[in-house]
Amino acid sequence: MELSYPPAISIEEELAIIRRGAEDIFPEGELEEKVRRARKEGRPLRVKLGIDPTASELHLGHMIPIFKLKQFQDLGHHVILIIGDYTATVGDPSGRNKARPQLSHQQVLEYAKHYEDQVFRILDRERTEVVRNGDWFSRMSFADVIRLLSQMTLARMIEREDFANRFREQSPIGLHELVYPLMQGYDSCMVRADIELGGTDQKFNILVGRDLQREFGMEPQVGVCNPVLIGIDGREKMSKSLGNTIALVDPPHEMYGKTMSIPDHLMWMYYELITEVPLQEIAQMREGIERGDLHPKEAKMRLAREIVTRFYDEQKAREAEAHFERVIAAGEIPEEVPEHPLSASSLSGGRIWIAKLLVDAGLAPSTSEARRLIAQGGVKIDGETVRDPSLDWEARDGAVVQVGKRKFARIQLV
RNA sequence: GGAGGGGUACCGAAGCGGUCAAACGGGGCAGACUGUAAAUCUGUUGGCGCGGCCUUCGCAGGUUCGAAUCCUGCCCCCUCCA
Repeated sequence: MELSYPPAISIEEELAIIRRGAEDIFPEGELEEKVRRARKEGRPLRVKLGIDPTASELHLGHMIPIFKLKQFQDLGHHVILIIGDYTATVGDPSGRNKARPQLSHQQVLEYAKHYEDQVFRILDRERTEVVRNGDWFSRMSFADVIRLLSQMTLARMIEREDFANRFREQSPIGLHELVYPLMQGYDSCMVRADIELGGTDQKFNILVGRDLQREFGMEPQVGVCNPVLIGIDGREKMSKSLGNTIALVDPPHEMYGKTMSIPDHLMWMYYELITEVPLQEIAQMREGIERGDLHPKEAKMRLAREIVTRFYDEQKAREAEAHFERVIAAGEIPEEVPEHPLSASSLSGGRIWIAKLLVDAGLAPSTSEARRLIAQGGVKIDGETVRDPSLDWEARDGAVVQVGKRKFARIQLV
């Protein structure tokens, strides 16, 4: 369906939605001006988000600007998703402390497919313009590239904090990395963006876009930057390599559980950036906790429900919550436990070495690790703690082996 | 092209002929306490049916009874000069 613009809300309300969770908007004044003009002319803004398909596994952090794009979409603006099939092969140096490995174009296209699948769990596919920047970059001649490069100076480039850091820390900086911001800026020109979204780490690149647009005789875009999402460890930015993510492929109970494990202080960032709970309500919860008449756990449970609902549905969220209360809060065995088939041939005298069993069932990465877990009291069979790392366990059909608080396997004799 | 510094386990960082599977810190994991929060405390953190054995200190050789440590070649990173 086609939404008309402007929406039936005041400009103040519209701006409030745009500003939600935005850490940096630049130049602030131009945003309002653009929105005002758009409303007056009944012409929606062109809002651009470029994504580089460089990750095999997407997580909530990747979705933050997508949520923002969704808000623009719901307001009736024209949203443009640029699949950076070319920029991805270069690698965005923003915020990184080392060079990104370059990907093959083929690899990128595979990731792009996956990316789109995930993104359209949130965005309305019908109303999203999707383009690839290879469409224009693949056609540029070397002379075109030189012309583009001449728009930037080295001094300006190495002012950037991340480059400066890498320079100081004696970490390599590839020349191709210096080209990246220009490519991103060029994208803005090609789609005639009024607004570009991105994390705060994109600020420099977005500003380069403004410069290039001016060169091309266009009105410069406005940058709307969201903060970089902090991972579930509450310390560093969410990233797969740090293992602090909530992945989009995580099943509902996993998403729920991971959300429950975030530090309390992080709740508010998640509420604001990931959910659509009104800011006012969020503030009320916050006050409630400070006054002591709302338990932080309650607020976090709601957050977990909101997040699961956003990626799955309410039903799945309720199930995840039930699972959580049963397994984690009450310490019981979950309803559904992955089965681990145990064939007679892997037994001797009806027994199997416990460490071997843990490895086979995927509960421990090695027998050495399994021994450690046992020695430290982290392994249970049917609720009984196993103490002896060299135990030859007498296999029982239906027995539940547990490692730590949340890893289970049900033995199935076959 | 010249001079110099450097590559150690998940990360940072000691070690510079045996006592080194490698100090220390961070992170991770497990346990206690809890609300799968924070803070704190304890243990652990290459593999192997494990009081022992095997493979690790950029890569490949060599010296030695013995090498992360010494020598040679190679690869990679950084700084300064050009």
